[in-house]
Amino acid sequence: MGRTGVVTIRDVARECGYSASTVSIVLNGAPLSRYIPADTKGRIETAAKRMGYRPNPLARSLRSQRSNIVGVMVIDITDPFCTPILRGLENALYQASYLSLIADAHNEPHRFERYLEMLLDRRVEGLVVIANWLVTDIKLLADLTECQVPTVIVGRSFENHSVSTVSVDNENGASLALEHLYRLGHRDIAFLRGPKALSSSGQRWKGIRAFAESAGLRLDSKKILELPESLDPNSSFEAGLQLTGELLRQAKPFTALVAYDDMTALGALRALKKKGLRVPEDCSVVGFDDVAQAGLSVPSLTTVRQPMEAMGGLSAGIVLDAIKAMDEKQDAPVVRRKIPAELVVRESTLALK
Amino acid sequence: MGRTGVVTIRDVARECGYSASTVSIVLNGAPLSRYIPADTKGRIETAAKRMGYRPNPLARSLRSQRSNIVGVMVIDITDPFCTPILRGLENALYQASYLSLIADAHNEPHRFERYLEMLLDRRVEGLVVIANWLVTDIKLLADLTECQVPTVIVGRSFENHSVSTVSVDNENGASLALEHLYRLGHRDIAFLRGPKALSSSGQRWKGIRAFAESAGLRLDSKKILELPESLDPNSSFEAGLQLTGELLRQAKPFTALVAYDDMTALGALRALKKKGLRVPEDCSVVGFDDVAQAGLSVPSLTTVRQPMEAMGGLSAGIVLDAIKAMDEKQDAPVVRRKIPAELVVRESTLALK
DNA sequence: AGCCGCTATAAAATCGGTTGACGATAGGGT
DNA sequence: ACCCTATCGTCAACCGATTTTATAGCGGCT
Repeated sequence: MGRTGVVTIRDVARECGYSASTVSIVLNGAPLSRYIPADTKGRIETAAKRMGYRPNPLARSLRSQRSNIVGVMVIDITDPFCTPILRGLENALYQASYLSLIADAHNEPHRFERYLEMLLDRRVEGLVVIANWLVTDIKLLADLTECQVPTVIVGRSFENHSVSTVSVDNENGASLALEHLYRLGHRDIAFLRGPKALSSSGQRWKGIRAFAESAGLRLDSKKILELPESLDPNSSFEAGLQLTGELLRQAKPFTALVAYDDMTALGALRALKKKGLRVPEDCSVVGFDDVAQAGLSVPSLTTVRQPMEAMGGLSAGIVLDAIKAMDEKQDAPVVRRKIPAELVVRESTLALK
Repeated sequence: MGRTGVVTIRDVARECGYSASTVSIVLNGAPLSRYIPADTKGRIETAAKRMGYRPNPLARSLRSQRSNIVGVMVIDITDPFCTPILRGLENALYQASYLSLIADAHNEPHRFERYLEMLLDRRVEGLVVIANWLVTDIKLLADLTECQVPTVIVGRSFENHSVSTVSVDNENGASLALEHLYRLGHRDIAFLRGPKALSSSGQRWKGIRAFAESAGLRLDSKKILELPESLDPNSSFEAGLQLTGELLRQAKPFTALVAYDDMTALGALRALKKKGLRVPEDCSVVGFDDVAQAGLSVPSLTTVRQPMEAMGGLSAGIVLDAIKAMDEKQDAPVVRRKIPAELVVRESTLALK
């Protein structure tokens, strides 16, 4: 398997006494191989195998204008929300024998742009953007639609753009969270909303209001705080910690808290503990996302699960379909998949006594 | 920036009335460009810029036999230990304008091998393996040394192989953990050792014994349990949970617990809580690694920090050096860097009353 | 005999860029 | 007048494949 004396198609050709063209035609099962007799094929194939011939993907791509690569732009790979998506995505692409070229934008628009260029330079056949966060989106997306590469954005929905998206049903998910608490008997509920700039914040809040209305639950605006905008996904832990502290100082009592996401909820857990309150006995907490941490905390977090790995797989399917469509000259439709969220009940919520 | 009518070097040449060779020579500042007058250079450069010319990396790589890519094999990207390393690595490579081609082996040797092939096919100039876990290493490594690509393994040290490695000083780190507890007055200390198959387990244990001996601390073998072997990095949470439960049932009292890693420690935290024990008041806990979770748990975890991002950066430096060395025909030395670990004191440890 | 079609294979063009060898011109030294 | 060198560029080969077109032998048909 050594890469020392790399064997080319010409080496194989010389070895078995045919021309490079014939070897190529045979090994690829090209249309012309119809006319090549079986024993010739056999000779070529065994020679290729014996010599350990592996076609050079660079040369192949150059000629055929097909890289067999899908670009994956991860907005921030240290975000625990991203890795499971990446896993599902990469797995599906691997099955389809596509290589994924992963670029990590570090939450920086400039890096996003430079990596985007690099990916396009490398002639990726498709592009998946794992967008957790990143407020400054619109300008970047313009670039995306302009280039002729099939694109899917996963993890976030965009209303106004003609890009395929895969995202969770935030509205329904948030409803589920609130419904869960309501059924447990909670009526005094505090909320930590997401930052306004994120579209998911609005969607989740809509779900909250929808359920509250349908159940006749009054939302007390004094118990609703909003996370500050920030680029750092890990900042929401800090924010959850701070804002929960603030809620507690206000001395407006509440028996349950709905956090924007799991990180916020984990911050809340710490703030409650610091005040000497027990979770779930004194206060129930629910998060959103079901990142890996959620199951490991003490108490483990009741949360609304985004099926991240599945979402990654779905995105892969959509790009691959789009690539196939482009191959056949027809243009791929814009797909917008909204995945149902699922309530995961763990230890952090309890029925009100 | 559309990829529609991609402009080639010949387009640029035609546009400004020179040959493709000249354009190439000028744009790359090749040795021959010495003789090209400034105004010619100017014309060519402005034409290239105006037309938005971007050289095709595939063609360039094919000709120059240099891909400007470093392969990064991640044993398991969902392991929280891996992502910060990846971050540091990718960042350093990016600065050196190398693209990192990330492959996720999913902890499966077969996948490791297939991806390795793919990376080598793509003519990566160097290879970094982020090895957290993966017991079945030796066979795979054989492949690595055989191919002529400069390789670094980060996250784990190998005694017997001639590959460059970057790893933390496990022995000293574990000593630090035990010393910390000792100074806090703890004498009855339980241990959850790592699985034997991992070399880091042995190293950490050696550090434990070394400190115990130097301090005259007796280790009670009844309070020492060992994690089962497993491929899944997240399994150590479960194991920590189970084994701590076992320790508690034995009713051999202990006031502190040293866990193999943070995940194990988090499992221990849960088990202790379930038994109604408070951390750190009733029992101190220290972990190892300082993964992102460690700071977010309640109580936050005192742990021994591996400077993962820095380790990633270091690995990048080593491969890049090796690549440069190969360029200049001299062969790169094998580097074995052992990075000092650092104790991070948080909430989970407390002085014995 | 001449032509067609089928089989089996090779030659040549192409993808887009890099690079060593060479051509042409002009100026300087002897 | 002759050679040498410094400038300024171009030509053509090459990287390693794929693909279109060409070539040649042969059997059958008219």
